[in-house]
Amino acid sequence: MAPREVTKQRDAEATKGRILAAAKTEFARNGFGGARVDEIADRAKANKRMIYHYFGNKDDLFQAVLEAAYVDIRTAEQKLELDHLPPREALEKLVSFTWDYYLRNPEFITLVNSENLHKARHLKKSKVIEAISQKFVTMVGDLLKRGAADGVFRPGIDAVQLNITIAAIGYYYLTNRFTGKVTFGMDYMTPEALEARLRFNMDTIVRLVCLPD
Amino acid sequence: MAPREVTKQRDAEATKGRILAAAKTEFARNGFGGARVDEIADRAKANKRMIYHYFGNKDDLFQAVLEAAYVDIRTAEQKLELDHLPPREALEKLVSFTWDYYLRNPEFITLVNSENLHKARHLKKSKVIEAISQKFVTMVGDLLKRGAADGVFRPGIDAVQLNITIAAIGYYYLTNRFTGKVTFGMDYMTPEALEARLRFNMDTIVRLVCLPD
Amino acid sequence: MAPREVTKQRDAEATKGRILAAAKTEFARNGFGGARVDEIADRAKANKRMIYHYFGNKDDLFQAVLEAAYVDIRTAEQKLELDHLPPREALEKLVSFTWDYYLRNPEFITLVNSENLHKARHLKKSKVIEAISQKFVTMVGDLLKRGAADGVFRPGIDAVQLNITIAAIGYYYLTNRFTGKVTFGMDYMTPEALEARLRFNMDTIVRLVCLPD
Amino acid sequence: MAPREVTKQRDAEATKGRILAAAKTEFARNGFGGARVDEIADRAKANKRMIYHYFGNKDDLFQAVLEAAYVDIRTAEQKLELDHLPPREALEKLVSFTWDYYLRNPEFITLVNSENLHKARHLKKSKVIEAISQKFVTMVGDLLKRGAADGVFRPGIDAVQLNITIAAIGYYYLTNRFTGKVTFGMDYMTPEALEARLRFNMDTIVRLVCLPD
DNA sequence: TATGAATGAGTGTTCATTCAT
DNA sequence: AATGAATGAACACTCATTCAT
Repeated sequence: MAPREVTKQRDAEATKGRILAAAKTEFARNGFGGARVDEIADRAKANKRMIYHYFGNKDDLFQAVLEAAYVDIRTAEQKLELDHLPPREALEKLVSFTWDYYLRNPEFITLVNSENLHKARHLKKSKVIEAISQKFVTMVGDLLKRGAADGVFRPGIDAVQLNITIAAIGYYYLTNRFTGKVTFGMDYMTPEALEARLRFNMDTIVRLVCLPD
Repeated sequence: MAPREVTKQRDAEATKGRILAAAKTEFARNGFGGARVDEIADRAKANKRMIYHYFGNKDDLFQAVLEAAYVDIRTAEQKLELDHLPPREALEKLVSFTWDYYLRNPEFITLVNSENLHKARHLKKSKVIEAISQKFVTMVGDLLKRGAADGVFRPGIDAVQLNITIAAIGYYYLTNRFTGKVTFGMDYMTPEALEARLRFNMDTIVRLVCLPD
Repeated sequence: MAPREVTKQRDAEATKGRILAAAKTEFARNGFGGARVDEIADRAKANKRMIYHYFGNKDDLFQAVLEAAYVDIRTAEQKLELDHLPPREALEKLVSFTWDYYLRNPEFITLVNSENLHKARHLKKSKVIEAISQKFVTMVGDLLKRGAADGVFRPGIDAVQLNITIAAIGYYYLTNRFTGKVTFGMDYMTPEALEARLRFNMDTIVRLVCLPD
Repeated sequence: MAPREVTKQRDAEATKGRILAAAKTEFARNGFGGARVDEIADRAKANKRMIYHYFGNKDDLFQAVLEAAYVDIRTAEQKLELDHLPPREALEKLVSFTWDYYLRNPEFITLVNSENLHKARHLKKSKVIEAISQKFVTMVGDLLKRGAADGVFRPGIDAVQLNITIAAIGYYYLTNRFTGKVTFGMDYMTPEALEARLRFNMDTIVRLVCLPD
């Protein structure tokens, strides 16, 4: 009996996981409204009924996907251990990390875009997001204080504004690359273009934050 | 007789205009996929049939809305006459303008987001967008050259990268304000917050572009 | 004044004629239900409103087209002057004529098919069709009598049945040529195929009607 | 347990079957274009969504109906076992059968008419139709050879042409009975009329094919 | 736990017809 | 006589969700 139940449980978890992964892909690809529950079920190789069984409805499923995405990025950020590095290196590491994370998790930005189109109505209901995000702000705030105290950062820089800017210059480049290609005629995704953008962004942030030597 | 013809003409043009305006609102509010043709017709006080008569279908209507939006911003940019100002003032004017434009035309960023979700498939079909966008890049490129020649700008700054960054730091702040409010607990849209953001962005760009005096 | 009215009148007749011709093409191509009033107006280079002005509505327009088609074939049949020919030659002329008429007026069979799908509801309302059709039956009936009296036709052949058969063997071949091509893999419309069919049909009718010499 | 599964299975099959039957009726009555998917669903006592679930779309549903119709007639023809009968009897059986089939399956001819209006675009996509039709041609061809060898049929008669004619003289009579009633003022469907037509057709074919004794 | 059949409200789109000039 | 704008009903098709097993 016991092993059977374990198996069942494991299967259940696996099904749930497959659904979540499939939903992430589908929501990222088509937005919340454009995503199809059928497609998610197909991709997850699960019965559609299972989605409703495990997640309630499409909105709740989206919320689960979004929460997982936020937890993932916030967790990764916490692992940076910026306080072990000299301020400027820590800042550069943060910029690189943010850029790389967006590049390696392209679903993240589309999910966030879709959620903003819906005025964050799913995220609002989440209990965990705010707390883990605050930790991140604190982390960057601590870094800024330390850098200022060390005389390498300009004093008085707002952590939230800086966070927004670091995110913005990477996020916008990636999310708007399709219209950008039409308007500016440039391929945003070649290795050279990506490297050039990271350099430009690094420069932007360093000049904003660091004092000249 | 003449006024009659004028009225007639005006009615057709007026209807077309009302449809376009209603479509802009609806598409901006719900994205391309989430927008409802019925809703557009209602809002435009027009018969749904008229939409298809004047614009073909939903895709073509979206394309028309998007084109008009791009033409509008690019036209406004051309009116800035940056070449009549000293380089630094011109740069600051460009940053302010971009920020103000997004604030006063909140539909623009949602339309562009939606279009990027669809990989710019509507914009690609447009004939005019690329040309007018190139003029804008040239304008900024000329400014950068002039500023460098005058010894007030750092030389070698890429016009496209700068454009992207100027847009990014305003655009991202506004489009992601809903998830931002949840994660950072901050109201992005109070007058004080808006003013603070503009100041931060101005600082970011000036430090990036200008040489220290 | 007078010439102007004449011009107007002529234009009116011309417009009516163009509408009728366009309607014939459109109805023949797509059937009554599949035909589009817009398409008819476009093809006739007339305003849609004119169709309603001259013909009332789509049903009445179809009726007008159908009547004209029947009048045309019946008129052509009357011109055959079968009574001027020896019976067998007259019979062969009738078979040839029917075949040629269908070939040269492919709209006719599609219009008739469509009308039969609608259980002849338009034709029923027509006042003239029955009368002119009766004349045709009489013509064939007279021929059969004459041929029998001359000892070259079998006596007792029913004129209506013969008419139906003469029509059937040509009409069916042409109207069902598309499914026929799929089922029998044969191209029905090459010159050779058409000639072979006419020969086969002629043989069929002659063997049915004529006595062996 | 077993019966439950059977029931389940039967329900799906039954629904599919009801949809197919309802579609056949509706398409035959109104043609492809005039048929209403809603009406089919109502008549099948099925949800409209089921039609799309099982058959894809209206075109594919029509194709399914058409294929089934062709398979039905071709199957019935194969069961005639003409090779077990003397040639003339076999020929007469074929003529009778064709006539009876059209009479008992009036939908068949309307479906075929509609398909020809659309230039056989559905039938073209079918994989099975051509093969089973070829078998039928072969069957008639064999009969003609046998009859000629036995000295009761005229030699050199083309099987396809004969098939077309046998079909034509029955099919045309039935499909054009509505316009025929208006033009010839005759009721095509009384038992006497039907019997007379069969006799006339039999006579036509026998005189065409058989040698005089 | 899992499944496939079923549903009703809604999608974008099309149509014959009428209105206003 | 002629036009082009306007309409409402209907159309094929889709969707998230629930039912029955």
